[in-house]
Amino acid sequence: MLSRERIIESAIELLDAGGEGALTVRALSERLSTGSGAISYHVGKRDDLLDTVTETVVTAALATEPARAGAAPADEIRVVALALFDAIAEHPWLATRLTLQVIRNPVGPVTVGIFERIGRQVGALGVPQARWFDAASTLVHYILGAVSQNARIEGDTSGVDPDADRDEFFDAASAAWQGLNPEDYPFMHAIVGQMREHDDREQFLTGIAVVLDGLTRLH
Amino acid sequence: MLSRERIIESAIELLDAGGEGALTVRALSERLSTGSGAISYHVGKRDDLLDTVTETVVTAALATEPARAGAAPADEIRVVALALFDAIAEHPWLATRLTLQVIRNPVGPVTVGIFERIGRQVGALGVPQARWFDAASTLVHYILGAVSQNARIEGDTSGVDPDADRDEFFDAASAAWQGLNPEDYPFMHAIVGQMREHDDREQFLTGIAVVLDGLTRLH
DNA sequence: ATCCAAATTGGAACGCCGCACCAAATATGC
DNA sequence: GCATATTTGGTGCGGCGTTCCAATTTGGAT
Repeated sequence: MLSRERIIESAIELLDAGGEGALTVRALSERLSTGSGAISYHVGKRDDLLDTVTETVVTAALATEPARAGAAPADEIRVVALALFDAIAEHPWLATRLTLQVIRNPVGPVTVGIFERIGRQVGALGVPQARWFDAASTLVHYILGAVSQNARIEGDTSGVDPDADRDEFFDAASAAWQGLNPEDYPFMHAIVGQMREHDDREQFLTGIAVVLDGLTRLH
Repeated sequence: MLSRERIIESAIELLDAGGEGALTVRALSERLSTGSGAISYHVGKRDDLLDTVTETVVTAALATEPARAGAAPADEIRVVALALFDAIAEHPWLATRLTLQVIRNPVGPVTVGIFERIGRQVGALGVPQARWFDAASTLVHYILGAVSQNARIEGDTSGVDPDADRDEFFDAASAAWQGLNPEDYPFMHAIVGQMREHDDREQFLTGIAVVLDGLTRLH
């Protein structure tokens, strides 16, 4: 029996395995041993399916339990932010799709869900009500920007240690930075060491702390 | 005479007119009255062309004169940020392509150019050197996140006032927010008024001020 | 149990697309 | 003026998303 849920599930598997290009109607048809007509009957066009799938993954990520009651608002914001960070680490194709969703559909559950969940905290953060929209926007802009830009693109990861992949990636990048002309790129040379040693997740948390710190001073 | 520059120029026109989907090898061929072979000879595959075009636009945006010598580092950062903001306003297809470029090619002129230009200022901002990479990353994450999420997607804008489009867009969005269940979405209801009155560009500058403020306190 | 309308299925056909390939045309160095 | 390299325009192939449709299955009313 075919169902919307089974199609979405398979679509996510295809996307995780091979990126956005790997999600084709034909690949889906074969995997579910059915025809293209049946698929479009349940989930509409390919682009609709991508939106649906994005919504499913983001909603699941946001469904993680909130920080314990009575926690600082900053903690709850960190919980949401890290949930999105991890979701994108697991599903790199979200990087572009999430931005697209926010741009095209500010009314959809994805945009609204993230905004509501984060926005609720800004009052407790000490931001005056007249600035709530600015504050929430700044947080969402930073969080989505950071998680998207931290996504790592898929190589052929069959049987390869993903950590080795990551190290190799950063080594290559820092080597290239090292090779830049120091006169034209003094800053890149100054930080190439930090680049090799840094931890994405930790840096992400630092960034959130910076934004939160700035927000408490918003008047 | 065909040339790399002419192809890039036409590609940008097609992208601006119809979004990423409108850039096809066939459309380019017809517009330049040539064949697909000649095009791929000069600019490689379609994906390469998109990267090249992104690089061209971003480089041009970054080539804007820096803030006057002796200006505060915050001013120079604002100049760069607004240049990117305007570039994306003029070329909405950059929203996803820019993220892609940063993810896939941390070594390319786009990523490095933005990073270097912004990074140089963080020292003068009072950030200790050990934190330069964190500080620059936070700024870049916020700036690219904000400009991407502020991009407006193309409708059929032939002969339509873009400002009317924008108002219509925000009216529709705020109307939809208004329609949400107030018990489930108290925050969205609280800010729907601010949403209607806000100015993207001003809000963007507020966000930058917030981040800069937080950065000066990084120790 | 029977029947019928609605829901669901699988696949064929169509018009796109990017790209590899190539023979002709043109430019370039000698 | 010739030989070589560059540049051009076009064709053909495989793959894609979508639409359409005939066949099948389902579910409720009788």
